[in-house]
Amino acid sequence: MILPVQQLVRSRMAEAVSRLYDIPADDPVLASVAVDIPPRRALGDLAVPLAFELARRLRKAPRVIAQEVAGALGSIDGISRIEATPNGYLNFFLDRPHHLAAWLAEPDRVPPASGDKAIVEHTAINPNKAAHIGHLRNAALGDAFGRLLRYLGRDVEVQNYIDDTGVQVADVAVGFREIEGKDLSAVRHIADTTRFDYYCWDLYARVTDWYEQDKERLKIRSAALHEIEHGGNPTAELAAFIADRVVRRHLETMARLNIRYDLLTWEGDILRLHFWSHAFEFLKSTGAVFLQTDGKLKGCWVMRIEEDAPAAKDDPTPGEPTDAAEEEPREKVIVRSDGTVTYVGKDMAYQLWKFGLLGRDFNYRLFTEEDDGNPLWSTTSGPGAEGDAPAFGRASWVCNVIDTRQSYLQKLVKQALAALGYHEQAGRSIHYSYEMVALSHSTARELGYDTGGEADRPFVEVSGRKGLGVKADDLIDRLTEKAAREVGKRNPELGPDETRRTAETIAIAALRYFMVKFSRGKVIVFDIDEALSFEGESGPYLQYAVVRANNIFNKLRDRAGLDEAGVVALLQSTPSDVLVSGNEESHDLWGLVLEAARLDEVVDQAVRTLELSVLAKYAFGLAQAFNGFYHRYPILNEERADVRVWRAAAVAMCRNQLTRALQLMGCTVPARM
RNA sequence: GCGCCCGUAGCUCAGCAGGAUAGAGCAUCGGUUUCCUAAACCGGGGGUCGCAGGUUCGAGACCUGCCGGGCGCACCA
Repeated sequence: MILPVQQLVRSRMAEAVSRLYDIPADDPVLASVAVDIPPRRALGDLAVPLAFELARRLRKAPRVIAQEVAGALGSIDGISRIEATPNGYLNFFLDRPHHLAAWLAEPDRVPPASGDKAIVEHTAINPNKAAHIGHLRNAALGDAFGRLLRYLGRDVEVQNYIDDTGVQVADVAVGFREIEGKDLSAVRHIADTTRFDYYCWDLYARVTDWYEQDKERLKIRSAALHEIEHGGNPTAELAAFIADRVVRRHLETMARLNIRYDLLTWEGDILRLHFWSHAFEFLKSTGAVFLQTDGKLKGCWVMRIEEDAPAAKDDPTPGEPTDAAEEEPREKVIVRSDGTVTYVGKDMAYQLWKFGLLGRDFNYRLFTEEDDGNPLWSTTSGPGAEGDAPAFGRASWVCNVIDTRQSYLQKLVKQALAALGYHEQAGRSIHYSYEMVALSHSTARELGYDTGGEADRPFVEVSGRKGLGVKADDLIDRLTEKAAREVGKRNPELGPDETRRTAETIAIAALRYFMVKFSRGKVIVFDIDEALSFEGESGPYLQYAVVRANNIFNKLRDRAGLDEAGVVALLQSTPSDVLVSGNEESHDLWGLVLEAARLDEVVDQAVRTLELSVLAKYAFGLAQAFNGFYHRYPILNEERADVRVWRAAAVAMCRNQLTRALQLMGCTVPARM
């Protein structure tokens, strides 16, 4: 939509300025020409403040430069007028009827480009307990990010990493075995007859407590971890069972939120297929990882942590020893003294595989056939489905959605790539980091947690280990119940199934919008009442705007036999005075269309900055603009036929773009609400 | 101690790659339904953009320092 227009203006500006003032085209000032949007439509549709930047260099007033450039630009396709403002902006006015018609005719999506694949890894919940709101933020961001990349025409592979051989799964296995005295068949019975992830949630908290009571018991954990890593024993089988069943529950939870994956990557397969030992050899041979023979890490294979070069290095104070020289170099354990591998080690091997640098591949099996008909594949170390599986891995760009508390580990993974000489891939390893979700005191109390001990803290941190948190399914259930009550109130004629389906759609939008509307660097202090709100800046607000817009078209079809294509066909022959006259009404109408056209620009920005909240805010602003328009300008009841057609076209723009924006956030629009 | 993040209205947050008059939601006060769904709309009140310097034609945004808060610096992930 608007992006190509901006790019055209950008390049024509650069060209004109280059010619006019003899500035080379690759000069920084021309390489990235800023294109803004003027505050009011009467001022124009695109604004370029380039004259300000050139003023000093050319020793000319911005106003003069703007005028000269305007004269040199000539005519530009789709631009009806170019105006230099008295203060020095260069404002561009778009050909309104032309663009509105063209945008409505544009296909839904950019055709998928061939070539470079991006891998997005997200969710990655330890498969030993139910998913909670913290995981929801990860999955909501990761899933939406993948959708945005696809919208921009990128080839995307979404992976969910399953840490089935880590401490957390081991803990629950120990809990079943030691605290509950249960073997695999007994646990299987529990899994078949309970909400298993909830059961494990409680058990995990009990195990944590059980370790606290007697630290000696940590030796049991260590032994279990060993058994799991080696395999072929009852504890490993139990752990594998727990992980498999809990993962299936996570997938169900995520499916409720329209979140799906292409591939599940199991950490156990990384071990069994010797990915780790392979990567380990690489890392040892370069010296990046070495055996520590001294100090408290004696017997561990460690990696030295590169500190960021201190800025003061250029200007060392003479005669004073730097602190760095006195400090012990920091080291991170990759292989523990008991011989087991830490998570980072396995993640390094995984990262190498993602880029196709490991020289080995997984086997693949079909994990489930999902509701939408798309297969979900899984890695396996057993026999794979030869030839049937798509080509996984070998990406040119890797994005790991992991919360900011793991920045340090992600840095190490990147550092490992660089240490092996893969600097380019290290540069294309993106850590999509975001802040944690915590609980407000009132919500924590409502859940029955005593927060007295941390009354002075601004929030209560979620802890799976302590069983402290809001479970994802509980939250979705509550949202759905509330939405169902509201739907029932407003649409009593709807049957129970339809009411339920509508309520679920609304609940999902409420939740997913809530998870992306905050910028990623901000801690979300989760408050249940705030999350349950369907008014104001919320997902349902967006849906409601689209429902209204769709309704206009439903009625237009019923009353006048006119659908969107019919409206578009009429545009050519309809006088466009209402759109171009320059009065307030024309600016309101066009302003709405122009705002709706900005989706691609916003998506581009969101991807560039890894900041999805800009999409959420944009969609909300567009819905607000639509609602304002809706109240002010009637469509169905408008008597002037030409005005009715152009207004309907604007409504079509809005609902199409808002529907797409919601889709990008994983939300759909109900028929009514 | 070191590193990263945050500080804008009573509360929760936007403010894009410096640009035109600092915005939104909630809360609060007042108004709008014989009219396309009031989950909506319109209006009022509410701001030393943490503090101090600096860069710039122009700073909420960039730089430096300070203050306040959070997170990380595990043989957990």
